[in-house]
Amino acid sequence: MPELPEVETIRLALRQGSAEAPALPGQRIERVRLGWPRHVAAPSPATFRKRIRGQVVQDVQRRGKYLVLPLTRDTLLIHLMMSGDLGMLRAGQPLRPHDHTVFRLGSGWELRFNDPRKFGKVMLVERPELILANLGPEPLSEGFTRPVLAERLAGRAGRLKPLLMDQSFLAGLGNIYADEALHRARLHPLRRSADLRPGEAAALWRGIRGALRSGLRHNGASIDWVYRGGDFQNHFRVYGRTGEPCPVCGSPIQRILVGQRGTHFCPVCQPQRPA
DNA sequence: CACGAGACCTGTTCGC
DNA sequence: TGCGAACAGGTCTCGT
Repeated sequence: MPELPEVETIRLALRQGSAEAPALPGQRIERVRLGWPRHVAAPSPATFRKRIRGQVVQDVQRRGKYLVLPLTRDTLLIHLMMSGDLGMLRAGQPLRPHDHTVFRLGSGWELRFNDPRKFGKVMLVERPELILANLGPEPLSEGFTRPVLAERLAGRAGRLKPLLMDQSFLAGLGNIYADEALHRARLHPLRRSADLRPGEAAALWRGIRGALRSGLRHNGASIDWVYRGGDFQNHFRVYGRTGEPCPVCGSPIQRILVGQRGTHFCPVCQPQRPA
């Protein structure tokens, strides 16, 4: 799925609109087509369709990797998971492959949830905070300071990479940005979280924020049909660059499996044992 | 609490 | 060239 920078890029596009498409806030949802009813996590698909009808989109917000759309009465939560994408299209346009969930808007436009792997979720809830309460801090927020990260790290027994991808530890990082953040911090993905020295925790904080900021600056990455966004893929330091030279020291980037996820790092810049 | 495996899905790429 | 295996942005659940 899109990670924080890609979701944020989609959020901004929907909220602001463009020369080709209107902004989403202010649009009234007339009806919903559920081509893949299992997209609906809650309530039941029938109740979802009935209940969302007539509600007006108030805003397009984000929390972690969730898109949060306050409506007239309820809140629509959308998670794009591995392969989801959202786009505004004219209602007359033929459905494209994988256009599973389609929100028909009063203006003659449609918000389409395209999702080849069908892992995505939509949810209509009264109390979004109940769902979002499980998320860790927003890594780019003011409240996420170096001491906050250091304290959270100290309380954990596990390895760095799985922890960075744990959304209850920190909200928004996925496989790409976790690898990029660790390389920036010069930390091996299997280092024990609680073992970091203060300087290393500070480096990780800078690495996380730097990787996300860089992604945002490039409007996210575009890979295959799954990521649609900017050109951050041309600025990856380690992700997907197995065997290619480390941008810092030139050593070949190595790929290992961590928690069944491909993990890319520089064996020289990111040693197992601290220097 | 930490971690691995399996499930959920489809499409592309890789190796023989 | 063809075909099965491996692999892909995420998260949840179960078992150890």
